[in-house]
Amino acid sequence: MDSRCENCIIRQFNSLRAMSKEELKQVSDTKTTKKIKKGEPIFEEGDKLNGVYCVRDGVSKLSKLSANGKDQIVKLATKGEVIGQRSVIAEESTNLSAVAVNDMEVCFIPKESITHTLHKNPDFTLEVLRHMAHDLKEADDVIVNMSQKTVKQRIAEAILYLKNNFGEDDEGFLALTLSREDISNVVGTATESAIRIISEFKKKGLIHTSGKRIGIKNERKLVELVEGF
Amino acid sequence: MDSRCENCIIRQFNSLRAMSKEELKQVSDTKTTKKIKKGEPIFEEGDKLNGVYCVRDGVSKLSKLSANGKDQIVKLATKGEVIGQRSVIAEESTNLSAVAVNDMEVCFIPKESITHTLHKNPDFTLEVLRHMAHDLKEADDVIVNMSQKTVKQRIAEAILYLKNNFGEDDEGFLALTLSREDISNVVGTATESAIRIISEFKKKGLIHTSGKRIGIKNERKLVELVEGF
DNA sequence: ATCTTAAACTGATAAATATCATATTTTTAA
DNA sequence: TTAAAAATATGATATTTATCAGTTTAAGAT
Repeated sequence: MDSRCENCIIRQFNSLRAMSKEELKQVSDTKTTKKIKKGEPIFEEGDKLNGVYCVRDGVSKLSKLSANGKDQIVKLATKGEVIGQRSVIAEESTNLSAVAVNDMEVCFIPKESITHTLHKNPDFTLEVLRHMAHDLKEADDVIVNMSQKTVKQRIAEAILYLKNNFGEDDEGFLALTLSREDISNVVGTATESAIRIISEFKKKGLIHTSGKRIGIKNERKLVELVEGF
Repeated sequence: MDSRCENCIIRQFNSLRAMSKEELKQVSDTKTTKKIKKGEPIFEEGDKLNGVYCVRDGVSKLSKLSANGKDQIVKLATKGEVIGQRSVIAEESTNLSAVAVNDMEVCFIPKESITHTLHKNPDFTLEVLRHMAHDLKEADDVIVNMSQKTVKQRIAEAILYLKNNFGEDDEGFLALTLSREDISNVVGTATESAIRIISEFKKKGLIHTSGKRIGIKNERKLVELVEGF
Protein backbone atom coordinates (compact mmCIF):
# COMPACT_ATOMS: atom_id res chain seq x y z
CA MET A 1 0.00 0.00 0.00
CA ASP A 2 1.26 3.43 -0.88
CA SER A 3 2.20 5.41 2.18
CA ARG A 4 1.34 8.85 0.73
CA CYS A 5 -2.10 10.18 1.66
CA GLU A 6 -2.48 11.58 -1.86
CA ASN A 7 -2.56 8.05 -3.21
CA CYS A 8 -4.43 6.37 -0.39
CA ILE A 9 -7.68 4.81 -1.55
CA ILE A 10 -9.09 4.99 1.95
CA ARG A 11 -9.30 8.75 1.54
CA GLN A 12 -12.12 8.31 -0.98
CA PHE A 13 -14.40 7.25 1.85
CA ASN A 14 -13.83 10.12 4.24
CA SER A 15 -13.69 13.88 4.52
CA LEU A 16 -10.03 14.07 3.54
CA ARG A 17 -11.09 13.94 -0.09
CA ALA A 18 -12.21 17.56 0.19
CA MET A 19 -8.68 18.71 1.01
CA SER A 20 -6.58 20.56 -1.51
CA LYS A 21 -3.35 19.07 -2.88
CA GLU A 22 -1.21 21.19 -0.58
CA GLU A 23 -3.31 20.44 2.48
CA LEU A 24 -3.12 16.74 1.73
CA LYS A 25 0.62 16.93 1.29
CA GLN A 26 0.88 18.59 4.68
CA VAL A 27 -1.22 15.82 6.24
CA SER A 28 0.85 13.18 4.55
CA ASP A 29 4.10 14.70 5.75
CA THR A 30 3.03 14.85 9.36
CA LYS A 31 1.02 11.64 9.68
CA THR A 32 2.39 8.49 11.24
CA THR A 33 1.20 4.96 10.66
CA LYS A 34 0.53 2.66 13.58
CA LYS A 35 -0.31 -0.98 13.94
CA ILE A 36 -2.64 -1.87 16.78
CA LYS A 37 -3.15 -5.45 17.89
CA LYS A 38 -6.54 -6.94 18.60
CA GLY A 39 -7.72 -5.87 22.04
CA GLU A 40 -5.30 -2.96 22.35
CA PRO A 41 -6.60 0.57 22.85
CA ILE A 42 -6.08 3.41 20.39
CA PHE A 43 -7.14 5.86 23.04
CA GLU A 44 -9.08 5.83 26.29
CA GLU A 45 -12.07 7.76 27.56
CA GLY A 46 -10.91 11.07 28.99
CA ASP A 47 -7.71 11.29 26.93
CA LYS A 48 -6.87 14.58 25.32
CA LEU A 49 -6.29 13.70 21.69
CA ASN A 50 -3.52 15.36 19.77
CA GLY A 51 -4.97 14.31 16.47
CA VAL A 52 -7.34 12.01 14.69
CA TYR A 53 -6.97 8.43 13.51
CA CYS A 54 -7.81 7.35 10.00
CA VAL A 55 -8.63 3.64 9.87
CA ARG A 56 -6.73 1.88 7.11
CA ASP A 57 -7.53 -1.65 8.11
CA GLY A 58 -9.37 -3.50 10.85
CA VAL A 59 -12.25 -2.43 13.06
CA SER A 60 -12.36 -0.40 16.24
CA LYS A 61 -15.10 -0.33 18.84
CA LEU A 62 -15.91 3.07 20.32
CA SER A 63 -17.31 2.65 23.79
CA LYS A 64 -18.11 4.46 26.98
CA LEU A 65 -17.90 3.02 30.46
CA SER A 66 -21.11 3.34 32.46
CA ALA A 67 -21.43 3.76 36.21
CA ASN A 68 -22.29 0.07 36.68
CA GLY A 69 -18.98 -0.96 35.16
CA LYS A 70 -20.30 -2.11 31.78
CA ASP A 71 -19.03 -0.78 28.49
CA GLN A 72 -21.55 0.51 26.02
CA ILE A 73 -20.36 0.26 22.43
CA VAL A 74 -21.61 3.34 20.61
CA LYS A 75 -20.09 2.73 17.20
CA LEU A 76 -17.93 0.34 15.21
CA ALA A 77 -15.46 2.21 13.02
CA THR A 78 -14.02 0.52 9.99
CA LYS A 79 -11.79 1.13 6.98
CA GLY A 80 -12.17 4.68 5.72
CA GLU A 81 -13.56 6.16 8.90
CA VAL A 82 -11.83 8.85 10.88
CA ILE A 83 -12.05 8.55 14.64
CA GLY A 84 -11.39 11.12 17.31
CA GLN A 85 -12.73 13.93 15.10
CA ARG A 86 -15.44 14.98 17.48
CA SER A 87 -13.10 15.64 20.38
CA VAL A 88 -10.55 17.46 18.25
CA ILE A 89 -13.22 19.69 16.75
CA ALA A 90 -14.92 20.46 20.05
CA GLU A 91 -11.50 20.85 21.69
CA GLU A 92 -12.57 18.59 24.52
CA SER A 93 -11.12 15.41 25.94
CA THR A 94 -12.69 12.38 24.33
CA ASN A 95 -15.86 10.87 25.74
CA LEU A 96 -15.19 7.46 24.23
CA SER A 97 -12.57 4.74 24.31
CA ALA A 98 -11.38 3.20 21.06
CA VAL A 99 -10.21 -0.42 21.18
CA ALA A 100 -9.20 -2.64 18.28
CA VAL A 101 -11.65 -5.47 17.62
CA ASN A 102 -9.11 -7.14 15.35
CA ASP A 103 -5.63 -6.26 14.19
CA MET A 104 -5.63 -2.72 12.86
CA GLU A 105 -3.60 -0.29 10.88
CA VAL A 106 -4.35 3.38 11.42
CA CYS A 107 -2.81 6.69 10.38
CA PHE A 108 -2.41 9.26 13.11
CA ILE A 109 -2.91 12.78 11.81
CA PRO A 110 -1.84 15.58 14.19
CA LYS A 111 -4.65 17.93 14.99
CA GLU A 112 -2.87 21.01 13.64
CA SER A 113 -3.16 19.69 10.10
CA ILE A 114 -6.89 19.26 10.63
CA THR A 115 -7.72 22.44 12.52
CA HIS A 116 -5.73 24.58 10.12
CA THR A 117 -7.72 23.23 7.19
CA LEU A 118 -10.99 23.55 9.13
CA HIS A 119 -10.35 27.28 9.41
CA LYS A 120 -9.27 27.78 5.82
CA ASN A 121 -11.13 25.39 3.57
CA PRO A 122 -14.94 25.57 3.82
CA ASP A 123 -15.33 22.62 1.45
CA PHE A 124 -13.45 20.43 3.88
CA THR A 125 -15.28 21.81 6.91
CA LEU A 126 -18.62 21.29 5.20
CA GLU A 127 -17.66 17.76 4.29
CA VAL A 128 -16.76 17.00 7.92
CA LEU A 129 -19.99 18.66 8.98
CA ARG A 130 -22.00 16.46 6.64
CA HIS A 131 -20.35 13.37 8.06
CA MET A 132 -21.13 14.50 11.56
CA ALA A 133 -24.73 15.26 10.63
CA HIS A 134 -24.96 11.71 9.40
CA ASP A 135 -23.45 10.33 12.61
CA LEU A 136 -25.89 12.38 14.62
CA LYS A 137 -28.85 10.96 12.74
CA GLU A 138 -27.55 7.46 13.35
CA ALA A 139 -27.13 8.24 17.03
CA ASP A 140 -30.76 9.41 17.19
CA ASP A 141 -31.84 6.14 15.62
CA VAL A 142 -29.83 4.19 18.15
CA ILE A 143 -31.50 6.11 20.99
CA VAL A 144 -34.94 5.19 19.65
CA ASN A 145 -33.95 1.56 19.18
CA MET A 146 -32.50 1.32 22.65
CA SER A 147 -35.59 2.60 24.32
CA GLN A 148 -38.34 1.17 22.16
CA LYS A 149 -37.10 -2.21 21.00
CA THR A 150 -36.74 -5.39 22.98
CA VAL A 151 -33.37 -7.03 23.54
CA LYS A 152 -34.37 -9.74 21.08
CA GLN A 153 -35.07 -7.16 18.38
CA ARG A 154 -31.85 -5.31 19.08
CA ILE A 155 -29.80 -8.49 18.80
CA ALA A 156 -31.48 -9.42 15.53
CA GLU A 157 -30.75 -5.91 14.31
CA ALA A 158 -27.12 -6.11 15.41
CA ILE A 159 -26.65 -9.35 13.46
CA LEU A 160 -28.14 -7.79 10.34
CA TYR A 161 -26.02 -4.69 10.85
CA LEU A 162 -22.88 -6.82 11.00
CA LYS A 163 -23.82 -8.54 7.78
CA ASN A 164 -24.65 -5.33 5.94
CA ASN A 165 -21.56 -3.46 7.07
CA PHE A 166 -18.89 -6.13 7.17
CA GLY A 167 -20.26 -8.89 4.97
CA GLU A 168 -19.90 -12.65 5.20
CA ASP A 169 -16.98 -15.02 4.69
CA ASP A 170 -16.96 -17.92 2.25
CA GLU A 171 -18.37 -20.29 4.85
CA GLY A 172 -21.39 -18.03 5.33
CA PHE A 173 -20.37 -16.62 8.69
CA LEU A 174 -20.34 -12.93 9.51
CA ALA A 175 -16.98 -11.58 8.42
CA LEU A 176 -16.63 -9.59 11.62
CA THR A 177 -16.71 -11.86 14.63
CA LEU A 178 -17.58 -10.15 17.88
CA SER A 179 -17.46 -11.88 21.24
CA ARG A 180 -20.79 -12.46 22.92
CA GLU A 181 -19.76 -9.84 25.44
CA ASP A 182 -19.13 -7.27 22.70
CA ILE A 183 -22.51 -8.06 21.18
CA SER A 184 -24.15 -7.53 24.54
CA ASN A 185 -22.29 -4.23 24.85
CA VAL A 186 -23.52 -3.08 21.46
CA VAL A 187 -27.06 -4.03 22.31
CA GLY A 188 -26.95 -2.84 25.90
CA THR A 189 -27.84 -5.99 27.75
CA ALA A 190 -26.37 -8.59 30.09
CA THR A 191 -23.96 -10.99 28.41
CA GLU A 192 -26.01 -14.00 29.55
CA SER A 193 -29.13 -12.51 28.02
CA ALA A 194 -27.37 -12.01 24.70
CA ILE A 195 -26.07 -15.59 24.75
CA ARG A 196 -29.49 -16.93 25.59
CA ILE A 197 -31.16 -15.08 22.73
CA ILE A 198 -28.47 -16.13 20.29
CA SER A 199 -29.09 -19.76 21.34
CA GLU A 200 -32.79 -19.22 20.83
CA PHE A 201 -32.23 -17.81 17.33
CA LYS A 202 -30.14 -20.88 16.60
CA LYS A 203 -32.84 -23.27 17.80
CA LYS A 204 -35.41 -21.46 15.68
CA GLY A 205 -33.22 -21.78 12.60
CA LEU A 206 -32.62 -18.06 12.14
CA ILE A 207 -28.87 -18.42 12.45
CA HIS A 208 -26.17 -21.05 12.74
CA THR A 209 -23.07 -20.86 14.87
CA SER A 210 -19.65 -22.37 15.18
CA GLY A 211 -17.80 -21.37 18.29
CA LYS A 212 -18.24 -17.67 18.56
CA ARG A 213 -18.93 -17.29 14.87
CA ILE A 214 -22.46 -16.54 13.72
CA GLY A 215 -24.01 -17.05 10.29
CA ILE A 216 -27.39 -15.93 9.03
CA LYS A 217 -29.76 -18.68 7.91
CA ASN A 218 -33.08 -16.87 7.58
CA GLU A 219 -32.58 -13.20 6.93
CA ARG A 220 -36.22 -12.48 6.18
CA LYS A 221 -37.35 -13.74 9.56
CA LEU A 222 -34.67 -11.71 11.30
CA VAL A 223 -35.88 -8.60 9.51
CA GLU A 224 -39.47 -9.36 10.47
CA LEU A 225 -38.43 -9.80 14.05
CA VAL A 226 -36.72 -6.41 14.11
CA GLU A 227 -39.85 -4.82 12.70
CA GLY A 228 -41.99 -6.38 15.37
CA PHE A 229 -43.80 -9.43 13.99
CA MET B 1 -38.10 42.70 20.77
CA ASP B 2 -36.19 44.00 17.76
CA SER B 3 -37.06 42.15 14.60
CA ARG B 4 -33.64 42.48 12.92
CA CYS B 5 -31.35 39.49 13.30
CA GLU B 6 -28.41 41.84 13.73
CA ASN B 7 -29.88 43.05 17.00
CA CYS B 8 -31.36 39.78 18.22
CA ILE B 9 -29.88 38.69 21.53
CA ILE B 10 -30.80 35.08 20.82
CA ARG B 11 -28.11 35.06 18.17
CA GLN B 12 -25.45 35.21 20.90
CA PHE B 13 -26.31 31.64 21.84
CA ASN B 14 -26.08 30.01 18.45
CA SER B 15 -23.93 29.67 15.36
CA LEU B 16 -25.38 32.74 13.68
CA ARG B 17 -22.95 34.85 15.67
CA ALA B 18 -20.17 33.72 13.35
CA MET B 19 -21.88 35.29 10.35
CA SER B 20 -20.58 38.45 8.76
CA LYS B 21 -22.65 41.64 8.76
CA GLU B 22 -23.74 41.12 5.17
CA GLU B 23 -24.63 37.48 5.70
CA LEU B 24 -26.67 38.38 8.72
CA LYS B 25 -28.45 41.12 6.82
CA GLN B 26 -29.34 38.60 4.14
CA VAL B 27 -30.72 36.22 6.78
CA SER B 28 -32.67 39.01 8.38
CA ASP B 29 -34.20 40.08 5.10
CA THR B 30 -35.39 36.60 4.20
CA LYS B 31 -36.42 35.28 7.60
CA THR B 32 -40.02 35.14 8.75
CA THR B 33 -41.25 35.04 12.32
CA LYS B 34 -43.87 32.50 13.35
CA LYS B 35 -45.87 31.91 16.48
CA ILE B 36 -46.59 28.30 17.29
CA LYS B 37 -49.12 27.32 19.91
CA LYS B 38 -48.54 24.67 22.53
CA GLY B 39 -49.03 21.24 21.03
CA GLU B 40 -48.70 22.38 17.42
CA PRO B 41 -45.98 20.96 15.17
CA ILE B 42 -43.19 23.01 13.63
CA PHE B 43 -42.44 20.14 11.28
CA GLU B 44 -43.05 16.43 11.10
CA GLU B 45 -40.81 13.42 10.65
CA GLY B 46 -40.14 12.89 6.97
CA ASP B 47 -40.74 16.50 5.93
CA LYS B 48 -38.28 18.09 3.56
CA LEU B 49 -37.26 21.28 5.31
CA ASN B 50 -36.78 24.42 3.31
CA GLY B 51 -34.90 26.08 6.09
CA VAL B 52 -34.05 26.07 9.76
CA TYR B 53 -35.90 27.40 12.77
CA CYS B 54 -34.27 29.62 15.33
CA VAL B 55 -36.06 29.41 18.67
CA ARG B 56 -36.81 32.85 20.10
CA ASP B 57 -39.10 31.78 22.87
CA GLY B 58 -40.66 28.60 24.22
CA VAL B 59 -39.52 25.00 24.04
CA SER B 60 -39.84 22.37 21.34
CA LYS B 61 -39.61 18.61 21.72
CA LEU B 62 -37.78 16.77 18.96
CA SER B 63 -39.06 13.24 18.72
CA LYS B 64 -39.14 10.18 16.54
CA LEU B 65 -41.98 7.74 16.23
CA SER B 66 -41.00 4.13 16.88
CA ALA B 67 -42.47 1.02 15.31
CA ASN B 68 -44.59 0.32 18.39
CA GLY B 69 -46.33 3.67 18.06
CA LYS B 70 -44.56 5.47 20.92
CA ASP B 71 -42.73 8.73 20.49
CA GLN B 72 -39.18 8.94 21.70
CA ILE B 73 -38.13 12.45 22.62
CA VAL B 74 -34.52 12.88 21.58
CA LYS B 75 -33.94 16.49 22.54
CA LEU B 76 -35.65 19.53 24.02
CA ALA B 77 -34.72 22.69 22.12
CA THR B 78 -35.01 26.03 23.84
CA LYS B 79 -34.32 29.73 23.33
CA GLY B 80 -31.22 30.26 21.23
CA GLU B 81 -31.16 26.84 19.62
CA VAL B 82 -31.48 26.27 15.92
CA ILE B 83 -33.53 23.26 14.87
CA GLY B 84 -33.68 21.49 11.54
CA GLN B 85 -30.00 22.17 10.88
CA ARG B 86 -29.05 18.54 10.58
CA SER B 87 -31.47 17.80 7.77
CA VAL B 88 -30.64 20.95 5.86
CA ILE B 89 -26.93 20.25 6.05
CA ALA B 90 -27.21 16.60 5.11
CA GLU B 91 -29.78 17.50 2.44
CA GLU B 92 -32.09 14.79 3.68
CA SER B 93 -35.66 14.84 4.87
CA THR B 94 -35.83 15.25 8.61
CA ASN B 95 -35.70 12.22 10.87
CA LEU B 96 -37.46 13.98 13.74
CA SER B 97 -40.71 15.78 14.45
CA ALA B 98 -40.66 19.11 16.27
CA VAL B 99 -43.67 19.97 18.40
CA ALA B 100 -44.13 22.98 20.67
CA VAL B 101 -44.16 22.05 24.37
CA ASN B 102 -45.47 25.52 25.22
CA ASP B 103 -46.30 28.62 23.17
CA MET B 104 -43.36 29.41 20.96
CA GLU B 105 -41.94 32.08 18.76
CA VAL B 106 -39.48 30.99 16.10
CA CYS B 107 -37.74 32.56 13.14
CA PHE B 108 -37.77 30.57 9.94
CA ILE B 109 -34.57 31.03 7.95
CA PRO B 110 -34.67 29.76 4.35
CA LYS B 111 -32.01 27.19 3.67
CA GLU B 112 -30.36 29.19 0.88
CA SER B 113 -29.17 31.78 3.39
CA ILE B 114 -27.61 29.01 5.41
CA THR B 115 -26.12 26.87 2.69
CA HIS B 116 -24.63 29.84 0.91
CA THR B 117 -22.82 30.88 4.06
CA LEU B 118 -21.78 27.30 4.76
CA HIS B 119 -19.90 27.27 1.47
CA LYS B 120 -18.33 30.68 1.86
CA ASN B 121 -17.60 31.35 5.51
CA PRO B 122 -15.46 28.72 7.24
CA ASP B 123 -15.87 30.47 10.61
CA PHE B 124 -19.60 29.92 10.41
CA THR B 125 -19.27 26.36 9.15
CA LEU B 126 -16.83 25.57 11.92
CA GLU B 127 -19.13 27.07 14.49
CA VAL B 128 -22.01 24.92 13.26
CA LEU B 129 -19.67 21.94 13.25
CA ARG B 130 -18.71 22.60 16.87
CA HIS B 131 -22.34 22.72 17.87
CA MET B 132 -23.02 19.50 16.09
CA ALA B 133 -20.00 17.86 17.71
CA HIS B 134 -21.48 18.86 21.04
CA ASP B 135 -24.89 17.44 20.14
CA LEU B 136 -23.25 14.20 19.07
CA LYS B 137 -21.49 13.86 22.40
CA GLU B 138 -24.77 14.42 24.19
CA ALA B 139 -26.43 11.82 22.00
CA ASP B 140 -23.70 9.32 22.92
CA ASP B 141 -24.35 10.01 26.57
CA VAL B 142 -28.06 9.44 26.08
CA ILE B 143 -27.36 6.10 24.42
CA VAL B 144 -25.30 5.00 27.40
CA ASN B 145 -27.92 6.18 29.86
CA MET B 146 -30.70 4.46 27.98
CA SER B 147 -28.99 1.13 27.95
CA GLN B 148 -27.22 1.10 31.29
CA LYS B 149 -29.46 2.94 33.70
CA THR B 150 -32.74 1.81 35.21
CA VAL B 151 -35.98 3.66 34.53
CA LYS B 152 -35.83 5.02 38.06
CA GLN B 153 -32.38 6.48 37.45
CA ARG B 154 -33.40 7.94 34.11
CA ILE B 155 -36.43 9.66 35.61
CA ALA B 156 -34.33 11.12 38.40
CA GLU B 157 -31.88 12.31 35.79
CA ALA B 158 -34.65 13.83 33.66
CA ILE B 159 -35.92 15.81 36.64
CA LEU B 160 -32.44 17.12 37.38
CA TYR B 161 -31.95 17.93 33.71
CA LEU B 162 -35.14 19.96 33.67
CA LYS B 163 -34.00 21.91 36.69
CA ASN B 164 -30.53 22.58 35.33
CA ASN B 165 -31.70 23.62 31.87
CA PHE B 166 -34.96 25.42 32.53
CA GLY B 167 -34.75 26.38 36.19
CA GLU B 168 -37.44 26.65 38.84
CA ASP B 169 -40.32 29.05 39.34
CA ASP B 170 -40.88 31.13 42.50
CA GLU B 171 -42.96 28.35 44.10
CA GLY B 172 -40.09 25.91 43.72
CA PHE B 173 -41.53 23.92 40.84
CA LEU B 174 -39.66 23.09 37.65
CA ALA B 175 -40.14 26.02 35.30
CA LEU B 176 -40.77 23.68 32.37
CA THR B 177 -43.76 21.45 33.05
CA LEU B 178 -43.90 18.33 30.95
CA SER B 179 -46.84 15.95 30.94
CA ARG B 180 -46.22 12.54 32.47
CA GLU B 181 -46.47 11.13 28.98
CA ASP B 182 -43.75 13.49 27.71
CA ILE B 183 -41.55 12.52 30.63
CA SER B 184 -42.04 8.86 29.80
CA ASN B 185 -41.16 9.63 26.19
CA VAL B 186 -37.95 11.37 27.21
CA VAL B 187 -36.99 8.49 29.44
CA GLY B 188 -38.18 5.75 27.12
CA THR B 189 -40.64 3.93 29.32
CA ALA B 190 -44.37 3.26 29.67
CA THR B 191 -46.38 6.25 30.92
CA GLU B 192 -47.72 4.25 33.86
CA SER B 193 -44.20 3.29 34.89
CA ALA B 194 -43.14 6.93 34.86
CA ILE B 195 -46.17 7.92 36.93
CA ARG B 196 -45.53 5.14 39.42
CA ILE B 197 -41.91 6.15 39.90
CA ILE B 198 -42.81 9.82 40.25
CA SER B 199 -45.30 8.83 42.98
CA GLU B 200 -42.60 6.80 44.66
CA PHE B 201 -40.17 9.75 44.60
CA LYS B 202 -42.91 11.85 46.18
CA LYS B 203 -43.53 9.31 48.95
CA LYS B 204 -39.81 9.16 49.65
CA GLY B 205 -39.62 12.95 49.93
CA LEU B 206 -37.34 13.46 46.94
CA ILE B 207 -39.86 15.66 45.16
CA HIS B 208 -43.21 17.37 45.74
CA THR B 209 -45.96 17.73 43.18
CA SER B 210 -49.04 19.78 42.49
CA GLY B 211 -51.09 18.55 39.59
CA LYS B 212 -48.64 17.82 36.85
CA ARG B 213 -46.06 20.18 38.30
CA ILE B 214 -42.96 18.74 39.95
CA GLY B 215 -40.61 20.39 42.43
CA ILE B 216 -37.32 19.08 43.77
CA LYS B 217 -37.12 18.57 47.54
CA ASN B 218 -33.95 16.56 47.96
CA GLU B 219 -31.55 17.16 45.11
CA ARG B 220 -28.63 15.35 46.73
CA LYS B 221 -30.59 12.12 47.00
CA LEU B 222 -31.74 12.40 43.41
CA VAL B 223 -28.15 12.79 42.30
CA GLU B 224 -27.11 9.79 44.38
CA LEU B 225 -29.88 7.77 42.84
CA VAL B 226 -28.71 8.63 39.32
CA GLU B 227 -25.20 7.60 40.22
CA GLY B 228 -26.38 4.27 41.54
CA PHE B 229 -26.56 4.31 45.34
C1' DA C 1 -69.65 27.50 36.72
C1' DT C 2 -70.27 23.01 35.11
C1' DC C 3 -69.94 19.64 31.80
C1' DT C 4 -66.77 17.00 29.20
C1' DT C 5 -62.62 15.15 28.01
C1' DA C 6 -58.02 14.20 28.89
C1' DA C 7 -54.52 13.31 32.07
C1' DA C 8 -52.94 11.41 36.31
C1' DC C 9 -53.03 7.72 39.28
C1' DT C 10 -53.43 2.78 41.35
C1' DG C 11 -53.75 -2.27 41.53
C1' DA C 12 -53.21 -6.82 39.65
C1' DT C 13 -50.81 -9.47 36.67
C1' DA C 14 -47.83 -10.84 32.82
C1' DA C 15 -43.69 -10.49 30.38
C1' DA C 16 -38.98 -9.25 29.82
C1' DT C 17 -34.56 -9.01 31.58
C1' DA C 18 -30.84 -9.38 35.13
C1' DT C 19 -28.40 -11.95 38.37
C1' DC C 20 -26.15 -15.80 40.45
C1' DA C 21 -24.39 -20.30 40.19
C1' DT C 22 -22.23 -23.68 37.66
C1' DA C 23 -21.11 -26.71 33.69
C1' DT C 24 -19.07 -27.04 29.25
C1' DT C 25 -16.52 -25.66 25.41
C1' DT C 26 -13.10 -22.93 23.09
C1' DT C 27 -9.03 -20.33 22.94
C1' DT C 28 -4.51 -19.05 24.54
C1' DA C 29 -0.08 -19.64 25.86
C1' DA C 30 3.56 -22.28 28.19
C1' DT D 1 0.25 -30.83 23.09
C1' DT D 2 -1.70 -29.91 26.98
C1' DA D 3 -2.81 -27.21 31.06
C1' DA D 4 -4.86 -22.96 32.32
C1' DA D 5 -7.70 -19.32 31.40
C1' DA D 6 -11.32 -17.26 29.14
C1' DA D 7 -15.54 -17.44 26.77
C1' DT D 8 -19.82 -19.72 25.96
C1' DA D 9 -23.74 -21.97 27.58
C1' DT D 10 -27.73 -23.21 30.61
C1' DG D 11 -30.78 -23.46 34.76
C1' DA D 12 -33.04 -21.36 38.66
C1' DT D 13 -34.57 -17.36 40.52
C1' DA D 14 -35.12 -12.39 41.53
C1' DT D 15 -36.04 -8.02 39.82
C1' DT D 16 -37.61 -4.74 36.74
C1' DT D 17 -40.79 -3.11 33.58
C1' DA D 18 -45.00 -3.39 30.64
C1' DT D 19 -49.74 -4.18 30.09
C1' DC D 20 -54.55 -4.11 31.08
C1' DA D 21 -58.33 -2.47 33.62
C1' DG D 22 -60.21 0.71 36.19
C1' DT D 23 -60.75 5.10 39.41
C1' DT D 24 -59.81 9.71 40.56
C1' DT D 25 -58.36 14.25 39.54
C1' DA D 26 -57.43 18.15 36.78
C1' DA D 27 -57.93 21.01 32.67
C1' DG D 28 -60.55 23.09 28.73
C1' DA D 29 -64.60 24.38 26.39
C1' DT D 30 -69.30 25.92 26.22
